[in-house]
This record gives sequence, structure tokens and C-alpha cells, in this order.
Amino acid sequence: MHIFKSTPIYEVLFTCAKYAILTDMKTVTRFAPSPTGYIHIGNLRSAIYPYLIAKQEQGTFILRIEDTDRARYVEGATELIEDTLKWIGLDWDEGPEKGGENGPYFQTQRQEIYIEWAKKLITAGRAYADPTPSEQIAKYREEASKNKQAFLYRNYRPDNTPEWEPGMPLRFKAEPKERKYHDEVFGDKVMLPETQDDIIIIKADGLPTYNFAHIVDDATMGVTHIFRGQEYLPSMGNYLAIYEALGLDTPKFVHLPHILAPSGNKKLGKRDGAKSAVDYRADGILPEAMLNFLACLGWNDGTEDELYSKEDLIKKFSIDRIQHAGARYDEQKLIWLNGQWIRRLFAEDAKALYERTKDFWPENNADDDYKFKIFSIIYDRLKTLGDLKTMTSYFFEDPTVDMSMIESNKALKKLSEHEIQDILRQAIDKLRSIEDWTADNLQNALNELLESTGHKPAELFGLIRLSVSFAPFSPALHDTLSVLGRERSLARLNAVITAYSRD
RNA sequence: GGUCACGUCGUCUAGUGGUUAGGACUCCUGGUUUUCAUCCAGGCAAUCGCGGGUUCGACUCCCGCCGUGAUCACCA
Repeated sequence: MHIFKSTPIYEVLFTCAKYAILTDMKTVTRFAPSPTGYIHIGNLRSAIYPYLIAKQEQGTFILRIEDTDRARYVEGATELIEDTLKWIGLDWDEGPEKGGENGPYFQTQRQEIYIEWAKKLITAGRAYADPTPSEQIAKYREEASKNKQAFLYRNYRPDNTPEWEPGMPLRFKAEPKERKYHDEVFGDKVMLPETQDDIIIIKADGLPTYNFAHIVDDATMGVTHIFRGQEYLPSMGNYLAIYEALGLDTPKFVHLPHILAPSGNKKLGKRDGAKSAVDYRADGILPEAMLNFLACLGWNDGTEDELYSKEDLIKKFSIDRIQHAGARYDEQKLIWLNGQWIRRLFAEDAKALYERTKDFWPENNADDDYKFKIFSIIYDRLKTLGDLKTMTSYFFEDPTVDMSMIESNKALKKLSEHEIQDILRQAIDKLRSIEDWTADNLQNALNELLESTGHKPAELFGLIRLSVSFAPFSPALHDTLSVLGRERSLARLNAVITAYSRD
């Protein structure tokens, strides 16, 4: 190692020491949602990135439920969150169901811990019980707004505060000053004194606010990277002050830009119709595609690749390539990506992918063998698994003869009823002569038919295709016929002849 | 109003002083002997928010402005 030759010894020692410390420090990240409803795709990304970093560095990914807001608590939301994470493949190492050495993982079960840390602040003279009635605070706030100023409670800090006891909100006592920190995404930042206030850390109900709880939790759980939306950026002054007052080292801060709604410039939220992430599962979006899509919304590895598996992402993800600007959510790209993933997974293991289509077929009582055949000829035109429902119904039950579809067809509308019947009869004769009803033989027979009838492919194949399916689109004709089977195919062609004779 | 962040095709983005500003989605055209889709080939589409400056040369550096968003809760 020639670096030793040209480098002073103390620098070598320093490098070694630094390396030892780095290898000793285990990466711990977390996703900390509050159980107030489903997780929409705007939030999901802030679970993906910490997961990727944890896995990349052989660290720990924690799921922590921030359930201190009892008013907004929604029954069953925790299960919904867990379900979403499992679906997309983000298995947490510690958290609900799993347990772990840093539990409990529900904030309501950690109340004693917060109180204990809050008391440290009281003892240090850095927290006080707030005796001001809320109506009074509202007046202060109004005053600030009238003066076109940001509201700061500390401007109204009472001189004499009572001893803190249950039922009273507890406020942090700010020591406003310039506070510097480094954001992993946005770079070096300075928080001015006016960003720091006497914020409430314990509510009147005895539970902590996010502002306090997350700091205590992250510290006691050993979290090394905090990933969260950039809406927390303006609060950094307060957080830095609390870390300092508590004598805590700061973790790495990774603030993420917002995901924007499809229209307008607002961040994507439930009001913009942001669906629950798992609703996409019901639509037939693959978790692979969703993970790929969200990870690349606001991040890229600098190459022109588009398709990334979870393993690829773990290998390639890097915080320093996270975008600074918000990214617009574009469902079209998600759907395209999903189509790509369907094709890729089919190529890797067709049966395994088929097993995942169970919930998406139209009603039928066909066996797996038959359905797998259908899937094999139609998978490459699916955008979502949900398309199976609308694209395969004619494989299960005979379609109703709809002559208007033939009459409105560009190539077929010029044909007379007589010609139509004639073509169909010739087709039936030819197809009936096939001994072994395979796709290849069908292909040959159809080609021969093309020559013997002298019709254009658009007429001949178009008519047969419509007659057996009465669907706007279907797989290649010979494939469709081969899966449909001899009896069913011929019967459907006959049915069309009958329909025309009836008139 | 204060504070903070952001600003390259409609959208996601590459790009760190010299490029015909590249790729992807969408859209359009042609081909793959039916349709739809896939796939392939091609096309439309960005005066790099605006105005100054530095420089031989700026999307890239500096200053000012504008626009957009976030935040100012006993919500997270």
C-alpha cells in the first residue's frame, strides 16, 4: 500500500482509528409512521430509503409506531401499515410482531421513558409547566399574525411557572442562537434564533409530542440516520436545541423532498386522491414495480437504467444522489414499469408469476393448467394483472355474438353477409381437417387458408379472431385458437354463421 | 408577513465552464404477414425560471429578481 509511503504516520493512524470506529458503528434506520390511516405512496418512499441504507450497510431497520395522537388514531391502521410494508418487501428487523432489544415499539408504551427524559430537562431548568390557557395563546398568535410575524411563544414566556404535574403541558425552554448542522441531502444549514421556540414536549394528556418523542426514541434506539419529509426542515432549530439540552449526539439527517400530486404543485396527499399503497396491489400492480417506481422517484444512480430490483437498489442506492426538488407522481410511468416487471418475472419464472395472478381472473371454474396456458399467451400484453379480468373472459365462457363489432370493423365492414358466411365455412372446413390441434399446425392451416381463399389477412384473420372472441383485442390468432381448443373454436365460428342465417 | 427549500422537454431525470443539452414515460409515424399489446426503428418536444455580472466561452460560478412549495399546532 503505497499510501503509507507518502503519508505521515499520524495521518495513517488517524485513518485506521477512524476506520475502526466506523466499522464498529452499526447503521440503524427506522420508519416511524403514525397510525392515522393507510400509507399512501407519498409516505411509502420514506420507508424505502431507510430500509435500503440499513440493508446496504448490514444494519438494522426498525418499525416504530408513533401513536401519541389519540384523537387521530385509527383502529387497524397499524395492521394496514404492516401489511403495506410486507407487501412491498420491506421487512423490519425490529418492531411490532418482531420485537427486539430496543422496544417497546409503540410510543404509547414508552411513556415512562419520555417522562424520565423530560424530568432531566426540568431539573436542568430547560423545561417548564405551561400555565397559559389555550384561549390566551390563541390571542398571542393572533397578535403575531396581525404584526406579520411568526408566532413565538417564548416572547410571552411567563415569569412564574407552577411545578409540573400531570394534566399540564410541559414546554421546552429555548435558548435561541444560531445552530449549524449538516443535512445529508440539502447540505450545510444554519438555523437562526427565530426558528427556536418554547415548544410543547409533553401534552396535557401526558403523552409526548412528536417533536420530543422522536428525539428520545431515536437516541435510545441507537438510530443513526433520520429519514423524513422536508416539512420538518423548519423545525430543525428546535430539534438541535433539544439534542443539545439532552446532551445527545445528533444522528445523520436525511430530509426528503416531497412527492407532488399529479396536478398542481402541492405535495401528494390523501386529499388529492393519493391511494393507499396496497390499493395498487388490488389493481394488479406488482410490489417489484411499486418499489422500483418509488425508489426512482427523486433518486437515480446516474446511469440510464430504469429497472431495479430490490437487490439492485440495496446495492446502488446512495443518499447523495437524492434529488433536491420534489418529484411529481406520474401513474403512467408506474404502469409502464409494471408491464416491464410482468415480462421480466415471466421470463425468470413463469409458474411463480402465474401463482401470483390468482385474484385477478374473471369468474371461472377452469383448472390451473388451462389458465396457465392463457396466461402464457397473454402475459406480454398485460400492463397490470388486473387486465386479466377484462382481457380473458372469452376463454371461459362463450361470448355473445355481436354483429355490430364485425360491421364496424374497418376491414370487415365491406364484406357482405354472404361473404362472411362463406369465409367462416371455409375456415371451419380447413380447421376441422387439422388432426393435431397445436399452435404450429393452426398457424400453417391459417396460412394455407389465406392462399386458398385469396382474402387479405385483415379480413380472414380479423373475422375469425372476432368470431371466437368478440373482444377488442386478443393474443395471436393461432395461440388463441390452440388454447380455446378445437370444439370450442369451431362451435363459435358456427354460431356466427347461424346468427347471420337467422336474419 | 418571517424563516426555509426548490426551479433542465408535459412528466421522471443525466449533466458540476467548451455537449448538435443525453436517456426514460406520454404522444405521433413506420415495421414485426388480423386486432390490441409487446418488441424494433424513427419523430415531436427544454431560448436549461428571468435579468445582470465573471470568463475567450456559462445550464454549470457570483449577485439581484421572479415563481412555486413547506413551515410558524397540546398533528406528525
